[in-house]
Amino acid sequence: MSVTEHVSDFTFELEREIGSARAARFHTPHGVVETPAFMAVGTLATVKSLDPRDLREIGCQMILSNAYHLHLRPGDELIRDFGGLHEFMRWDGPILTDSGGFQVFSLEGLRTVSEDGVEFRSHLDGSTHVFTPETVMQIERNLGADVIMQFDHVIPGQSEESVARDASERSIRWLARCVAAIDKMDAPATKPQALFPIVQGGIHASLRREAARAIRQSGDWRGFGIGGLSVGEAKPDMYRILEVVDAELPRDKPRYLMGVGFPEDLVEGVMRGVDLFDCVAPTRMGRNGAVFTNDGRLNIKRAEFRTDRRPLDEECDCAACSRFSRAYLRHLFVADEMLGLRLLSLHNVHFLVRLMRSARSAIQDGTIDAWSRDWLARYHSRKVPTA
RNA sequence: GGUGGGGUGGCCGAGUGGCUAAUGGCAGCAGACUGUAAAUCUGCCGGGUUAACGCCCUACGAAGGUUCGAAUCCUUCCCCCACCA
Repeated sequence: MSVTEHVSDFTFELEREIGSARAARFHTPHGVVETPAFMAVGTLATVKSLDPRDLREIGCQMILSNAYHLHLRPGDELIRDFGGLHEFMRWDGPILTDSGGFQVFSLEGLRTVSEDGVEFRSHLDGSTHVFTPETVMQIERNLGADVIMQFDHVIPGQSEESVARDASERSIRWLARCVAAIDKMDAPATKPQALFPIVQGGIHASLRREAARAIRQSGDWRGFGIGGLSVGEAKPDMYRILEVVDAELPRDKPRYLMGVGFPEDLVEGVMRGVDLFDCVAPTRMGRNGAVFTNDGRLNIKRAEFRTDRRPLDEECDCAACSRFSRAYLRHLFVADEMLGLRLLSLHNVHFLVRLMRSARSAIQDGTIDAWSRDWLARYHSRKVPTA
């Protein structure tokens, strides 16, 4: 099959645009995603500590998983034999799989990049695994996600232009190989999959422009990834690059800002034309005791919460906030009880999902400019409610 | 009563003449985390003063002694543990 064959399965139905911000409905074989939206990250076919039922209840519409990690364990062929990722992990909503491109960055000490692909030394047992655009497409086919990301070359955010150009141009060459690999497959996917290209180019506007244009002209894409951000560069650089990319990508397709992010980055991203986000922050930070609130972040382990009877966030109706006090949640963390990790993860994911739902409403109402300004002002004022 | 072992900073526990305000670990107090090698990592952690460097004080059961110098050596005492009687 080719990436252009199942257009109707991945239509992006724009509802309203206010400046760069948009509200839309993204159709996938496993349901519709109302955007802007935050996707929870389930690298190992699990959003750490959360049951798919929790995600449903929270209102999470789409989740992520990862080709590199699932290939190593338990193996993408095993997952294929179980009917694919949706069936294996019992999540029947839309799934997006990342290609392993991020691991080129995060596992820098364990891999070697060449034009052909990337040789990883497994972080689990040291064994060697070669990932190429071709093998990655096969892995992502086996996993069976709705949206599959191209294999790309991610570099640190502060990388100089020559390094960024090299990685960006390589990613574009790899994109063509991803398409060719899919076209060569014997049988069509059980359910259609949309391959998203990824715009790279570091913090260099000209590179980003070139990459976006080259990608845009190279196919009829169902959506676009914006990668290589929130990897060490300064926030103003990230926002600036988003504006550059926003101007270059077609407005009638979804844009997915990969790996972002923190609450303020989601709002800033929405204002710059981003539709989809994902980030490990809500779950990882939740496991480490950090809590998102509308008044900034707080750390539940702090001594000041020892006797605090209030919920994490007075305005939140998640399963943690509607039942438990800060004092109790702090106790769970201090006592190293696993329920604490789970409840904070639940709250943080809920917070981001709800934040995007609010942004979406504000776009539909036409009040997004004021909403975002007010929300950011309050969040940055960091008057975190304390005891 | 005898013999042996031991008493170190909130706790556990190294150290056996100067590099020791004293290794580690825990507890405590803060901070970080952005397509997850993460329920992880980092910093502080006797008191006073200082922006900091530093300076001063107190401290290795107690008291005394040896020494230029002691948590470390000697003497006496107190307490704990084991075994013997």
